[in-house]
Amino acid sequence: MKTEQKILELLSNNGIRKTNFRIELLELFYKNKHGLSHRDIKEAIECMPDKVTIYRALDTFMEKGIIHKVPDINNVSRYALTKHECAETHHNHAHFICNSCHKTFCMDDIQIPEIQNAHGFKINSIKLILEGKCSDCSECSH
Amino acid sequence: MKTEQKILELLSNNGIRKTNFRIELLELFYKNKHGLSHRDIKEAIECMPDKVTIYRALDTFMEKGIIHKVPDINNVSRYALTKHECAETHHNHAHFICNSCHKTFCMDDIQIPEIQNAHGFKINSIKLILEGKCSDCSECSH
DNA sequence: TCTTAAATGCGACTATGTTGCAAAAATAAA
DNA sequence: TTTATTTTTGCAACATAGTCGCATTTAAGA
Ligand SMILES: [Mn+2]
Ligand SMILES: [Mn+2]
Ligand SMILES: [Zn+2]
Ligand SMILES: [Zn+2]
Repeated sequence: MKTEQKILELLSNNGIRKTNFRIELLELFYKNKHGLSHRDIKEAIECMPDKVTIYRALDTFMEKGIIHKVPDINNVSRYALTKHECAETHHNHAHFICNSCHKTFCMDDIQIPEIQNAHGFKINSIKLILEGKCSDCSECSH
Repeated sequence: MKTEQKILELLSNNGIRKTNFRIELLELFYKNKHGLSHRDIKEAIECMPDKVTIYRALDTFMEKGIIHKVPDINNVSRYALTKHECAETHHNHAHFICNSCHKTFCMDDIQIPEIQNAHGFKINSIKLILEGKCSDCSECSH
């Protein structure tokens, strides 16, 4: 299915109105393989929405599970498309942060380890964050 | 050895001057079992330092390895004492975040899993973050 | 076309964090 | 003890991230 079509369905299925901005925002998420910050979005979106509009779209997409938070080095919120189109239960996955370009990637195929309760702490979920160099930054030596 | 004594040695060994504020800040870190944010510190410290003074002390302690960053739910910087007094190499360890009180704890005894390189990503370090309920928050039901 | 609920823009606001510079305090040297 | 050097501190100004209320606009349904 074409991306454009998928985006319109995604908005329909979640009862979100098809405004130019929200369509363009989803296109941006589909185009990028890494997590996007508010600033990334502000700089990339053509129709120049107010910053509040961006924050509110991100909130809405989060609530509907269309996007999810990804970790970031500098304490900034980043988001990426939630890929599990079929899964009802949230598919927990690892994330990779490149120490060179600071991009964050979802690693859907890496196994999250099981940890048993420790010292009175009741563990509900586990986050695994890998750091290193992404493929783009590995190519150039030194 | 008494905490007071340990603090003075810690400052001496790292060439940091023994000001009232920095001593009090280290006392605060010794007293707390969980990570502290700038705001936590501002509210707890008696001698009411300027916010910049706090940020700079944290920077200095970080550089010397006296404290380290711990994760936080709301993208705020949090810090905790680095415990490995003997170890030269940085002892990598897991962290636990309580979803109820939002405190972060260092879990020195939990094994960090080994992950092999995946799809061109070169992995240098691994962070493991556990979420759930801490012992304080588990006690009270519901 | 008309209605209504969602989405947007604007202004004001809070919180976190940084930088430059001058004054104060801690340590080392005399 | 006094002096000199280097840290540490406080202040002001700034930068960026994020939130809230309210009036206006717009998408979608009747
Ligand atoms: Mn992800
Ligand atoms: Mn820790
Ligand atoms: Zn990279
Ligand atoms: Zn708790």
